[in-house]
Amino acid sequence: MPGSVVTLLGLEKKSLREQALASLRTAITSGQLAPGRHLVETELSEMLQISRGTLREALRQLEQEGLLSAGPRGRLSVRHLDEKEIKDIFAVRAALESLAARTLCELPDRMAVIESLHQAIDVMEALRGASLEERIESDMEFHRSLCRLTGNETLLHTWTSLEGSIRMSIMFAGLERGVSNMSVERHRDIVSAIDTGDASLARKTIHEHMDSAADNLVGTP
Amino acid sequence: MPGSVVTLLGLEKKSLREQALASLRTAITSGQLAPGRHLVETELSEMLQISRGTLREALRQLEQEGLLSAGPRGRLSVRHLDEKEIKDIFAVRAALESLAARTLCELPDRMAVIESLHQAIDVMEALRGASLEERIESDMEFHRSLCRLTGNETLLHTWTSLEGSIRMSIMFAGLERGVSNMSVERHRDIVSAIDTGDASLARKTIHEHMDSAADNLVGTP
DNA sequence: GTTAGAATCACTGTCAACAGTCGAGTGCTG
DNA sequence: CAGCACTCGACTGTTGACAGTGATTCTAAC
Repeated sequence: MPGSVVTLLGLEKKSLREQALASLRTAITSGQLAPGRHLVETELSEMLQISRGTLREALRQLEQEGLLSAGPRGRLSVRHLDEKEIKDIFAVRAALESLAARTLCELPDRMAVIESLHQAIDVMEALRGASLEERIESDMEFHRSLCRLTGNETLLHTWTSLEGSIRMSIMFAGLERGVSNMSVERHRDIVSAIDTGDASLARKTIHEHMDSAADNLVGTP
Repeated sequence: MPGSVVTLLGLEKKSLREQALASLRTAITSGQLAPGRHLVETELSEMLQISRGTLREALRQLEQEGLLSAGPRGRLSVRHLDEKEIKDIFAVRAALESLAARTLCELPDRMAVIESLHQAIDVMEALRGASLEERIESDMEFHRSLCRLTGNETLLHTWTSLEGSIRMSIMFAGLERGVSNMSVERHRDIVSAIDTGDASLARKTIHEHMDSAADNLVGTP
């Protein structure tokens, strides 16, 4: 078939551990596994159709990501976030993304970066009428890009290990509140600040965005 | 025996996994397991006298801490840090500790906090003539305290998950260079800045400390 | 000498089973 | 009926073994 576009991008051959990890993470951040719920290894391994050993490796990682908390005798349960913890998470997140913004400001040639960020916002804009999940997804993608584009792997990795907690915060507060943080204009502001190269302005913009996002999540309406 | 002080602090009943984790972490950050070295599960499990399953759980955690890097087919090796990565790590570290300093500045009553921090520096001072390892240990303890005293668990946890990488950076650059970052005066400056409550001054002091520390580690003498 | 193919090796991925331990019942005793 | 020892059940901690798969070595044909 001449002219046909062949896109055989290597079969999804993730290990069972990784699949279980992704599956559990989604189940937790989507609320299917409610906060406080006890997780029984034998139960989960049967649900996922994998052995306990394989499952335990995935659970350890989720524990370190802060999605699970360990009780006495190694019993795990889905972590419950109170308002202070949500604020704390967003404070750390703000610090990380501020660093990202500052780093991007110092790049001599920011053209391509600015372009990428605007594209990410375009996606958000295009999804205005889409489901809450998709809109939140596009928001996370923007902020992840912020970190990724710095080229600082440690920064990206640190942010990613916080991602689960961020999603839990949004879930905990309710998805409606989560999307209310996704004003396209505010995100454009961030990119503009980076575009000017004014690091302290960028920092300020990010902090305002994060503070209001956190307030929005925990505030009483 | 009247008057005798009984200090039975619960027996050290850590799981084998935790023991292996600590043991491996020490071996890596001390350089006994050199960067780039391939880790063979069967080999390690025999050395540590534990089963592979238990070992694997510990390895996953070290991988997530950034001490190990995964090659093709799940083969793990001790991560090798180049100069850029060290700078990146210290940039993230600076962002986290800046947040810590700022948070402490905003506390209405900082007395006890200031006191704790000065005590940590006193320990550093007392260890002036001690071994390099002990001095570095006391330095890390000061910076960890900075994060712990904020009461922000997420901040502390994030910092801690970076701790291994920081230690590797110091080891990579050589312990002598590491201790040259440990001027007592500079640490007192940080505490003083927090004492005044001037958040931006504290932030600036931390950043200067971290930048010079990173430069010191990677710079050519 | 070179190289395709076969046999072997060195690992990791995955699993099922055993052992230990804490808590919930359960029955016995006063 | 209260209290105490005992048993049972439910989990987690830990282990050894099997299976699969690239890499490596060996062999043989050209």
